[in-house]
Amino acid sequence: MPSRLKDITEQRVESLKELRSQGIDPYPHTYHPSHSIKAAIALYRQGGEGASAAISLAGRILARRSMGKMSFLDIHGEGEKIQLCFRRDTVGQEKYNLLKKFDIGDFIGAEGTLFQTRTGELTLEASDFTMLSKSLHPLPEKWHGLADIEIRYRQRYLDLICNEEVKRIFTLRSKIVTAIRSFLDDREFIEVETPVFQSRAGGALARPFITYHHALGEEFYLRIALELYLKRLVIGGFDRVYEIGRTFRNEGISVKHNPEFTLLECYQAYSDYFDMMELVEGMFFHIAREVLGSPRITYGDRIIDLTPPWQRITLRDAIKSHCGIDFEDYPDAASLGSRMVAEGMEVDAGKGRGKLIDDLTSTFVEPYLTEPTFLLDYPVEISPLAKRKRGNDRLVERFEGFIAGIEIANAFTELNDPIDQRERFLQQARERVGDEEVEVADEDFLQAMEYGMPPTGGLGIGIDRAVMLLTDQQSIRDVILFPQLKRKDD
RNA sequence: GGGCCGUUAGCUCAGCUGGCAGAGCACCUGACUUUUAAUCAGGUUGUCGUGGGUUCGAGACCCACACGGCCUACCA
Repeated sequence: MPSRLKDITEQRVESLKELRSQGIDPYPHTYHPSHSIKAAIALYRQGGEGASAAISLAGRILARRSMGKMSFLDIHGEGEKIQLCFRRDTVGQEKYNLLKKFDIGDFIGAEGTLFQTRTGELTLEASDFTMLSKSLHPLPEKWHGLADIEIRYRQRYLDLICNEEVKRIFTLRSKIVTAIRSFLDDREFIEVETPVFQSRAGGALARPFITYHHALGEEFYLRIALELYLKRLVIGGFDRVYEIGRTFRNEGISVKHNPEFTLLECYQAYSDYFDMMELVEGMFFHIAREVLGSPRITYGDRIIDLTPPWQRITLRDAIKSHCGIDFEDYPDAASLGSRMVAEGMEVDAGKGRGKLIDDLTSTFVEPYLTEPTFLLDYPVEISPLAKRKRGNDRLVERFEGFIAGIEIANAFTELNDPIDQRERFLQQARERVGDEEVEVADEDFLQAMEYGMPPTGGLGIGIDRAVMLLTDQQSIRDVILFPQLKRKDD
């Protein structure tokens, strides 16, 4: 029994055959419109001779309204749309009949002149037209569009055809990344590319993906961070480097996590985490003004002003003010853990002091950091690559930046003491034996550091989350064109 | 990993207490030379996610599974 879909497809294949039998190629190799739709609109607005010149346009047919001896088609292209008008008396009977073979979804090229209808709609009256590509499937309905979230992600092209807003978000994403590059380029950072396949997955604490290289007969990890290779470059004399690259973490998928995501990391020699704070503030301010036209952004029901300087508060003070616990009063995991239990929290026995402090932060502090805020000075245990704080050996010079409760930056004064770095790796290994998510000693990296690394500030920004924030999206899947979904057999 | 919810025509969605599978859009035929969610008249369209079970009878009830969403857990 034929389904409606099959029926429609068969009809379209049929009209495709008919076109061919008339000597018309339904898939011509090229077509060069004289104007983009956008340019045509501008041309008409400009008035004068140009407005009445013969031009040609191309685009995908998204609607058709046939009135007998006259038909209107709406075509879309590059985010713009325009109406085409075909009159039997203008194009001729034969050509007008051919128009019946054009369906919604097809690409069409049309030549003619611009005019306004009596309701003021800018329209191209076609003197001739060409099939540019035949579509064999019906597009989703025009009014409600495509709403099925699964189809929107699995067949993103349909989402982009139907939902103007989606196209706008991804256009903004592109502009945001461009703005980041120009911001860093202006400050004389050099963009580099480092390996995705790595013998050790370092630079972060996360479970990596594993793959296998046949010719080398060796297993590799997909990188979970960019850090260790970028630092090698700072050691090599690139004083300002950055990379915007895909990283991979073999962890849960959620509204804030995709297994592959885009990370920006940049490193600046002869600077510290205070310099990085200024860099982060300046960067977000720059992006917002450049891309959104204002430093005031909307996220959910809040309006947030990104103008520097942002609020700065130490992690210790933040936790103290939000839940009354001063972690400096608890020198070890046992004492801090029992205090947390007394507060009614569930405390995992295996966790170290640093991890417990991290738990306090994410429970009591982070969700409330609506205004742009830097949290400063993290426990050394959970920051093996950051330099100890001046005047307090148990803390490191590290900050995380939050906007609307979302972590958007993580930075430190980079650890450049190779003896301390080796000790930190060993400490990690001792504390978390058997844990896959552990920073492993990277001898090659340690050796590089032993040659001497300048004092350096380093910064990481999750691009996807930054885009979520700047485009007011609540799910990371709505800022990643093809988010990870489970395979569906059909 | 756990909990809750969802899956019906190409798309958007109804479908009551278990009793013939529905609407709008799209598509097809006809009318219409300034329409624009065009309009008017007529028509076609189903693996009700998959597999079992209960029942005279299942889209609906039960069980399992798949995929998706949200929450939670995990997670720099």
